Amino acid sequence: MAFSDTPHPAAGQTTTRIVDVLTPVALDQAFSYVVPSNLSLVNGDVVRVPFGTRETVGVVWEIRDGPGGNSNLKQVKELSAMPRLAVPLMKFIDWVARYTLAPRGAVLRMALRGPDEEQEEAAQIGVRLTGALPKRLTPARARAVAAAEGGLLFGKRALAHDAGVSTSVIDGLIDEGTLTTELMPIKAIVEQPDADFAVTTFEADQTDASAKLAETVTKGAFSVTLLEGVTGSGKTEVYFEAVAAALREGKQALILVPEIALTAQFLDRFAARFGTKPAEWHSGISGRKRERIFAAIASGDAQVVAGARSALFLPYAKLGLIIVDEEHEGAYKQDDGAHYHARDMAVVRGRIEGAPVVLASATPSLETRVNAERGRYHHIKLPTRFGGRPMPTLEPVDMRRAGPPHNRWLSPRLIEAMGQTFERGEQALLYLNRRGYAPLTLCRGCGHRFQCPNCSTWLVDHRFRRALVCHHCGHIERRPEVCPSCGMIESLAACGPGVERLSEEVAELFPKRRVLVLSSDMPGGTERLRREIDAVASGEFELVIGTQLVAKGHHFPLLSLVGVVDADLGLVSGDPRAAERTFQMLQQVTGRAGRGDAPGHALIQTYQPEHPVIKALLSGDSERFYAEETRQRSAAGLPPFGRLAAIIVSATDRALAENAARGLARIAMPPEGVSVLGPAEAPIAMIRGRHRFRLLVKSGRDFDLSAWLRDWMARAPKPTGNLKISVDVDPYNFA
DNA sequence: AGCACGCCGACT
DNA sequence: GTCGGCGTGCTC
Repeated sequence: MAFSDTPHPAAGQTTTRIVDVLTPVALDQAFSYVVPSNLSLVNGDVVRVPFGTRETVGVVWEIRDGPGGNSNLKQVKELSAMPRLAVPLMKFIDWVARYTLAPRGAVLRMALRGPDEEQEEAAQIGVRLTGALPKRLTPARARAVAAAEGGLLFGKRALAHDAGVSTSVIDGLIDEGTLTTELMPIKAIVEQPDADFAVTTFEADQTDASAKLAETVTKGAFSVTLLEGVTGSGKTEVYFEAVAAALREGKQALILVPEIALTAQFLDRFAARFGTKPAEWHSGISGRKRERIFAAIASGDAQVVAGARSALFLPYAKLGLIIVDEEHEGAYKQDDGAHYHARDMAVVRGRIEGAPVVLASATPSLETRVNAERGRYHHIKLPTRFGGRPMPTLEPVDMRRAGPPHNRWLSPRLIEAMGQTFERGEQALLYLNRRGYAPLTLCRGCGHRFQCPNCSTWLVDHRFRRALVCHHCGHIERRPEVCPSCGMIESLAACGPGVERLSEEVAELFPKRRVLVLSSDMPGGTERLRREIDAVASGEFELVIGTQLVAKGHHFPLLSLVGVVDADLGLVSGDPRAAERTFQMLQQVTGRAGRGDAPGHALIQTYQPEHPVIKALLSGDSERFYAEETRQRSAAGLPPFGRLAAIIVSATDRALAENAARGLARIAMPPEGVSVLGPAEAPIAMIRGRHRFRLLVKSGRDFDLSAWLRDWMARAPKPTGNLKISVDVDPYNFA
């Protein structure tokens, strides 16, 4: 009996195959099922299994032998039509789940969420003439027969439409034997990009860089390369050469972009190089299209995928390259539900798949820079603009001395420059990272300030919507006539500018000019936004007033002047990345100017021209800025010189969440070198009806924070009621 | 994450 | 008297 500690069935006794199946639900646990004798399964197979009262898909995570005979396990129902998950993808799912402390099922869900539901392939039926004529040839039938001439296969609906008859006429002809039915061949959802379609002519820098990138792809091993290229340096075209190399190797390439950057412009640039657009993947792709692209990615037919962060979890058949465009973008951080940073997970997937990763940016994040300096990443620089175009000239406007009059926001110097730009027939851009009309409303009588009842923020005046809005939780209320605190009439004053208020000022100054306000809260959603961005590029507007989103990789060839309305905005906040972000944002937005034929100019309105961020921007010395920022982060033990995590405590009841957060902070008992900061340190917010408080956890760089948190979460008291506790490893957004 | 069970409020 | 709100607990 003591010979073996593994249960081994006695001779003659039957054994059964048992599989551990991971289901795409928010559970970490896999469930065991008996495999029916007519099924032969391997790891990664997608199966249908009974699950509670319902049935669900799941993935075979492990196979083992179990004792035969009756067991209390349920049986696998059948093999699903979905493609099998490759081992590297399964490893990736396990890794991400472990690192982010998400249940494995929740991560699996992201990898299976291609098909909306596992609906049967709704095969399209085609019809073809048999030669036999119907007994009664009515006029409608005659038209249909004429339209079907040529012996080709026609879609039922298409034929009915061509002949000007209804589909019932076609059905009648099928019954008569005049038409036979066949399955329509499924039209390809993606076309094959051609690596040699239109080879770009490069200058020396670009040629070297693209050759180096292509080489990493040809080697076919994991590596990470930071591709740093100033705006207009041809960065995109350079990494396209890595994509071309992947195509030549017969491998797939994934280009991750921040969602908003997936514009017609980007796709057109790709098509100009490769002859066709890449497969597109983001939340807006739905239904049957989503399903088919998913299948094409799994089969390898889709050779290049351009997608938002969710594209990272797709089942690529032969992934040979991952590009993360605009790698510094905060939008790569997913915050709802699963908490992960797509850039970092891209590096992990590359490592597991044995594929090279390219991180591209004009303003790389400090994390990535440090990795490059430490030699963990290769570093390729494109220091000059393509075609010898000069960088825009930067000019500060000291608002203390040369600012506008009270309740005006544009300095005389900026107004003058705008006028000159319009005279020359060029475009100007005003950048102000503030949605709405005014960020704060107060009572001149008693000083009352309108604050969100749920969050630690002021309510923003939105004149277009005639309301006061919380930008955090969406709380909205009417702007009252009288002060709710002291009852004074007409005493409420809007403080500070938002893009709406700027457009009012501009309308007075330049009543004839065509102005577009671009902000993420404008009605019409992403689709309209993309159209408007394309309209700007084609010159339909003379002035664009915009928030952050105008700073992101769009190419506006007629834009020659950028006015930064308030460069100091964003320098004060509790965000440890505030300085870095402001610097990057200002570099990106001023870099928009002068990428066409006109030379670019940027005016920087600031009240603190001596601030290190502003000085570094004006001098163009980003190396010095980053060196100083790196030193400060290092001294403070902040990422990447230390690790951060957030424990998020949420409940629909505010007091419940707050008390729980305090309680957890008290019992935290962190080991040496780890500190837990209480809920008072972080701003509170309400998200989707739940009040959330955060505990910040700090540790040294080499500490396994995920492991400690897992252990800690396991020991922490189980949340009761509607209280929820989740963890955000490597939090990014501190607003 | 679903889905059922279960225990309290306002309607045909 | 039922319909239905969402709290709680379970899924091999």
